[in-house]
Amino acid sequence: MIKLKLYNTLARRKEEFKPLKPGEIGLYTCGPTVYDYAHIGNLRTYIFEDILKRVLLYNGFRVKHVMNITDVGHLTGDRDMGEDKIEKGAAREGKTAWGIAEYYTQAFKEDIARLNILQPDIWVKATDTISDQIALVKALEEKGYTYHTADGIYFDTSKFKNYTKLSHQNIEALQEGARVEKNPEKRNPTDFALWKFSPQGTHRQMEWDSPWGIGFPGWHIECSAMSMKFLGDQLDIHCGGIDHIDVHHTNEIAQSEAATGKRFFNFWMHGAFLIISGGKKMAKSEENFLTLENAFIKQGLNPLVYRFAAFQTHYRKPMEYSDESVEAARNGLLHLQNQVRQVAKAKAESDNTAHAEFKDKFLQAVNDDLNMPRAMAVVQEMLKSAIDDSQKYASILDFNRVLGLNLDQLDKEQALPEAVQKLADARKNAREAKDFAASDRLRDEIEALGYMVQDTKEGMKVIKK
RNA sequence: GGCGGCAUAGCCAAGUGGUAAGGCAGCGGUCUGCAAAACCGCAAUUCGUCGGUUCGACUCCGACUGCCGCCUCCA
Repeated sequence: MIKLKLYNTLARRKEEFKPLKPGEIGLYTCGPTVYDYAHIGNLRTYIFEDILKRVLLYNGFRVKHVMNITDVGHLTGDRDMGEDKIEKGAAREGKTAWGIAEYYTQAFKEDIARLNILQPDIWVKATDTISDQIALVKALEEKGYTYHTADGIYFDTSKFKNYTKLSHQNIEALQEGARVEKNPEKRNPTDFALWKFSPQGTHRQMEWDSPWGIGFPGWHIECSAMSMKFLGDQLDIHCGGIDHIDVHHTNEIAQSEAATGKRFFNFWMHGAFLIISGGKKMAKSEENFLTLENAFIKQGLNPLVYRFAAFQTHYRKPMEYSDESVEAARNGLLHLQNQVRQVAKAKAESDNTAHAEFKDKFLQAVNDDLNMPRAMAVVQEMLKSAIDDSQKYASILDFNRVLGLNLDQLDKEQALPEAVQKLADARKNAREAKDFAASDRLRDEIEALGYMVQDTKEGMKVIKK
């Protein structure tokens, strides 16, 4: 039995993963704030989480996966500073806040489907759990962890011991207001809002009544409320982007453990950023904002090229993104698909199971903190080994449960469009008549339509690029 | 200022004490009417710099340099 080891940010090292309840796992992944399209940097994190989930399943665990949709905006600063991104998005696009959230929620779901990311078992919208969030704040208030300011209810982080157990930061040295105006009413620089009052004189599209007045929830409270509501005490793994360690997840832990007196999640896992060549992270506020739609779909590129590209870098390392890396992934995926087509011919001969030795190596790679670069090396080693094609095919189908590259669907070649089929037939005739000038011209025409001609021993094949 | 991360061939990138995986690009070959696809083979005496520990270091320790992230919202 090969142990599953995952890097736990709490311990800052790889630890053997063991579920709280035998056989079943509670997995919570921080979802998007739906005020704009997800960019491919965001999507890298969801690919990492998908691999995590698939590896858990591959190891035979049952997984209960919850993902939140943050559909309520939060001010970007304390007090009344900053802007609410959802309300801002609404103003920008002439829609309601609710309309913006709905639109970008659908866009997000479409993106992850294109990347072959498994859907969570439960989607939760922040706005559907406001009462749970209020109840949680009340519990904290009763235990004396909160205080009022002019703009909201705050969590007093000095009352929670081990506040920095996830971030490992030195609180005294933090510089509040290094980049933003200070809130003089806060008792400690790290204190954060649990509930915010709607600013005086302004009307928000999204606001709710509460025991403290009309307003809206603080940013961190939703994830605590939702994860506990749907996972109960089965809080195994919580993941998100690396940027969430210091603030968002640290605050989630503080408020959750303060409220319940129990340990919140056992494992915290964080994915590193995508950086564009030149070294900058991709951000919605920067010009380098690329979406799956404009970087792949509109370029006629299979979105799985991006999924494949993500496998080249370990999830805890920054991933370089450039035209070259996309080209390399495009060629790499095409090559892999062709390799699989070669061995898929042997499929009918038997229905083998995965080759034990290579399955072992593959499992060892993915179970070592999701080492996909190594897993992909095993895939190549296996395909180039001396084992039977039928066993290679059986193995690749097995590995594809983790890879999610649709390698099981390659033999179901889709029917060609009529125009392409006609050209293909004409080329076949031309070749039989040894009219190679015509045959070459027809090949170019087929290629121009986005198809690839392969002359194999079994005859001519036409495949969509 | 504090905390954290990263530096491996042309590019991307594993490895983290025992003598450098894999991918892309490139080169040579097989196949092919020619290509493409596929397959076979070749490619870093070397892992940012300088020291140290060790029989042995890309891997451990120290210093330095460069790049990046977080401390506002952020994957």
